[in-house]
Amino acid sequence: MKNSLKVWRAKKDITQEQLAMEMEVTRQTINAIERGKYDPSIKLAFKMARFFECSIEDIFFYE
Amino acid sequence: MKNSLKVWRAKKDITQEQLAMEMEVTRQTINAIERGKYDPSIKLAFKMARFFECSIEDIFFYE
DNA sequence: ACATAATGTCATGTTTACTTTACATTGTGA
DNA sequence: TCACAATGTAAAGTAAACATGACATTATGT
Repeated sequence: MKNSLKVWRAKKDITQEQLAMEMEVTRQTINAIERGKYDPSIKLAFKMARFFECSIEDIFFYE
Repeated sequence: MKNSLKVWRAKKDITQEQLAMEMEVTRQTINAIERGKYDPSIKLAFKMARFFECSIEDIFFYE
């Protein structure tokens, strides 16, 4: 599973830490997901999509 | 998090067990998700959306 | 060059998605 | 009614998402 989190974050010009606060997770979680270390939970994915005003499929790519 | 899995399953007229086999998870996992016992992983959500030819947001509802 | 912000990374622990096994209940067709 | 398919449920274990704390590396501005 890949993602374009870094791009969406760049669009809003916010840091990993700022996004982490908005999502109510830690900076390490954002960093790990962004670097593909593991996938987000569906709840976090929904939260991100809502924050970036897009769909989950716009951020995360399955296969 | 709510979902309309039961409806999508009804549309395709398949059992929990058949869906489980398609998704490569157990029947209990499908049952638990359908009954709201816990949320699917984002991978499983993607797999379901692909199977039902819709978006994740068409099946799962956040808040 | 230096300070500091941002990001990368690692170890340890908790929570939750998911498995396995097993049994109970409900629906359905003959 | 009776067999059996489908669904509900529960205990115990595994795997992966996420937390916490700590430290290292890489930007970036002055």
